[in-house]
Amino acid sequence: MMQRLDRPDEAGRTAAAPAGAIADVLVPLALDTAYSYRVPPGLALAPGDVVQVPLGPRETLGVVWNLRAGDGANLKAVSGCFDAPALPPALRELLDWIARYTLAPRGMVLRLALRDPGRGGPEPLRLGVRATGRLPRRLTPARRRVLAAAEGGLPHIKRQLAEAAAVSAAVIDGLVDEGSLEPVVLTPETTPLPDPDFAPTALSVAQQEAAAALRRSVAAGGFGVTLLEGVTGSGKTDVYFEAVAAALQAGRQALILMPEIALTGQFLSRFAARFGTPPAEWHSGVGGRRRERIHAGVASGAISVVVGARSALFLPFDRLGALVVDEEHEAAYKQEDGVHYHARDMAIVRGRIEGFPVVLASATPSIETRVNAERSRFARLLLPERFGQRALPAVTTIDLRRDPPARGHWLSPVLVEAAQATLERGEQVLFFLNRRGYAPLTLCRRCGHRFQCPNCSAWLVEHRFRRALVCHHCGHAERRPDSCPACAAADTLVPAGPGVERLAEEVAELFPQARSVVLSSDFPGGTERLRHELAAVAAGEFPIVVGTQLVAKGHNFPHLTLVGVVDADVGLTSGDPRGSERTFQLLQQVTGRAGRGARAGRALLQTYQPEHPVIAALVSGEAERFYAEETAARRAAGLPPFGRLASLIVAAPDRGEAEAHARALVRAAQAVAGFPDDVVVLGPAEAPLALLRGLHRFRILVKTARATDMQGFLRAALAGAPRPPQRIRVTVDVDPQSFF
DNA sequence: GGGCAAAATAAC
DNA sequence: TTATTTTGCCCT
Repeated sequence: MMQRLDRPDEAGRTAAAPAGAIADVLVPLALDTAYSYRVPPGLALAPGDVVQVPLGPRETLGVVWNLRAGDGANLKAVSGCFDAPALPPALRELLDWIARYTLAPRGMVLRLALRDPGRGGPEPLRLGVRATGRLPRRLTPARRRVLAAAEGGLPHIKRQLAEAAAVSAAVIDGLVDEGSLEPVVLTPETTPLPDPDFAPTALSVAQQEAAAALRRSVAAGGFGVTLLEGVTGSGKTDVYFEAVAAALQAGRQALILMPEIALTGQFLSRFAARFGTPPAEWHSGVGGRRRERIHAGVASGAISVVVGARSALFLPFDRLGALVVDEEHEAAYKQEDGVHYHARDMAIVRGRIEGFPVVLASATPSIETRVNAERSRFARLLLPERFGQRALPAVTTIDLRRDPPARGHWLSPVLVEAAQATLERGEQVLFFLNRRGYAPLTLCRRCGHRFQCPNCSAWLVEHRFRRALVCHHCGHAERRPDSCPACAAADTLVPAGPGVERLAEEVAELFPQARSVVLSSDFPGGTERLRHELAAVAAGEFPIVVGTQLVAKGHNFPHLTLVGVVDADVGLTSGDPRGSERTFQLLQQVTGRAGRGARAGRALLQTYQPEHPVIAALVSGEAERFYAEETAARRAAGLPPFGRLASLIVAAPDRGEAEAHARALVRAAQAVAGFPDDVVVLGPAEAPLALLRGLHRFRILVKTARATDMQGFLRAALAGAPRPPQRIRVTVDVDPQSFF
C-alpha cells in the first residue's frame, strides 16, 4: 500500500527533480497553509499525490499541493506516498475555492475529499471460475448446462454461474476438480458500466423537448446551469437520465446528487431499468472498503455514474460531463458543521471550474434558483404537466373559523367526512401534520406553568410513547413528572395542541375499523422498520396514514387519493425568513402525493388564514404568483437572495458566556466596519449536533446589501474582536444565497 | 513550590 | 487532529 523509501518505486515514475525538490503538503487539519517537506531522492511525486509526512512528533496524511525546486536541507522529508488515486488538479482548485469562499482553513476542506486511504487494507480478492475447454470424464446433463453457460472462456462468479445453469454449487466444484473449470481472480472491473442505450424511456412531448435541450448542452460540453422544473409526477427523473446518457455517450462521467433521504431502492432500480445496471451509491451508510473502491473507481474511470448525498461532490472524478442536483431546494444540501457549505452551490462551482453543465431539478425550486433563472444566469426548462394525462390534485381549504373541530379534537368535520367517503371507496387517506410527538406544549391547569427547555427557549414536546418531554431544538429529554414542578399540584398537567401521536389517537377513535400507521422520524424500531412500513403504505396495506414531513419525500403512494393537512399554518408564523418558502414547498410536495395512481386525488388544507399568500397559491395552483410575491418581499426586506448575508457562529459550553462573547463580537464588528444597523445578533442558533457536544451556539447575522467585500468585513470583525476567552469557538459561515 | 487538570498552541 | 507547553488553582 505504502510506497516506502526502502522500496523501489513500483509505479515506475521517474523522480521529478533529481537535484532536489520541495513538496508543499496540505494536511487535513485546521490549518490554512501547506507545509513544506523535502522530497527524498528516489521518491517520485506529482501534485495531488496522497502522502505521509511527519508532523510534530507523529506521522500524518497529506496531499501534495505544489512541487518546486530547492534542496530543502532544513526541512523534514516526506515519509512515503500512498497508492491511492491522486487528487485531480480541478478538484484541488475547487477545494481552494471553497476554503476561500467559506473562510474555512484549507486543511478542513481537504478533509471533505480524503477518506482515509489505506484503511481496511487491500480489497479481498474475489474468486471466479473460467472454462478451460477440457471435457470432464463423465458429462452429465447438469455439467453440460454449466459448460454451455460458461462458454467463451470469460470468468464467472460461481454463484451466478450455478444460477444460470440451474444447478447447485456442488456441480461447479466437481467440474473444478475435473479440470474443466479453473479458478481465476476476478478483477473489480467486472462490474458492468451503465449503458446509455440499454433501454431508453418513452417520453412525453414535453419531456422529449426538455431532454433534447439537456442532451444538447451535455454534448456541447462547457459550463452552464439549467433549472429543470416540473410539477410532482411530471417525470423529471426520466428527463435528467437523458443528460446522464448523453454524458456517457460522450465518454464522460456523471454525478447525481440527492438528499440522503431521497436515495431509495426505488430510485436505484429505476436507474438500472434505464441503464442496465445500478449506479455506484455514495452516502454515509456506505462504509470502509466499498468507499475506497468507489473512490478508486471514480478516479480511474472504472465507475462512470455515481448517485450520492452531498459529500459525493468531492469524489475525484476526472472526466465529469454532467452533474445533476435533484430536489435542489432541499435544506439537506447545506452542511451546518465543520466547513459550512451548500452542496448545490458548490456543485455549480465545480461545473464552472471543470467546464461541464449542471442540472438543478425540483418541483418547487428555491427562491434563489428561480431568481437566477429569471435573471438568465440559469436556463430554465419547464414540465408543466403530469406524465400520462393525470390531473394534479384539487386543493381546497377548510376555514377553521367556520368549520372548527369538536372540542378537544383537531380534525374538522369537513375533513372527517371527506376521509370517510374516501375510505368507503377503498382508497387511502393521509393526515399530514408536521409536528412530532403527542403535544407541542404541556402546561399546569392550576398555576399555568409551562415546561420549557433548560438550554433553549423552546417548549418541551410530550412524547407519550416514550413517556418523556423532549426538546426538538437540542435533544434535551426529561421524564414527564406526575405533579407540577412549580405548584406541586398532582394530576394538573395537560397537553396543549396536537402532534402526530395525538392525532393518531383521534383517528383511531373516529375510524375504529380502519388500520392506521403513524410515520415520523422517531418511528420506534429505527430506519430499517420505517423503510418496511413505507413499503407497506405504498402497497396500500394501511387505509389511513398519519405522518410528518417524512411522508412528503421520495416515496410514491399509488393508493393515496386524499391528503388532509391538519394545520397548514405551521411554519407560517415562526419568524424564519424562509418560513413561507419552506411551507409552500412542503405543502406542495405533500398535496402532490395524492392521485399518483389510477384515481384522481384531492387535498384539504385546514387553516385559520385561507387568505395567506402561501395558502392562496396552493389552492389556486398559481405557483408563479407565489414566487413573484415572495421574491418581491425578499427584495424589499433585503433577505436572501438579494441581501448579502453571512454569519459568525459563536459556540461555548456555557450559554451566558457564548452570548456575552457574541455581543462583544458584534460591537467589535460595528466599530471596525461602521455599519451599526447591519450587524444583528440572532440566537440562540439551533444546532442539535452542537448541543449534543455540549456547546451552545449564537449566530451573528451580518447583512451587507452594499457592495462591501464580505470576506474583508468578516475578517475585520474577527480581527477586531477581543481575543476569544477560554473555551469559546467562533466559526464563520458565508452563504449569501442560502443562509437559513 | 509541588502536584494536578484544564486550556492554549504548534505542527514545515 | 494530537502532542506538548503553559497557565490556573489548590495545597502545603
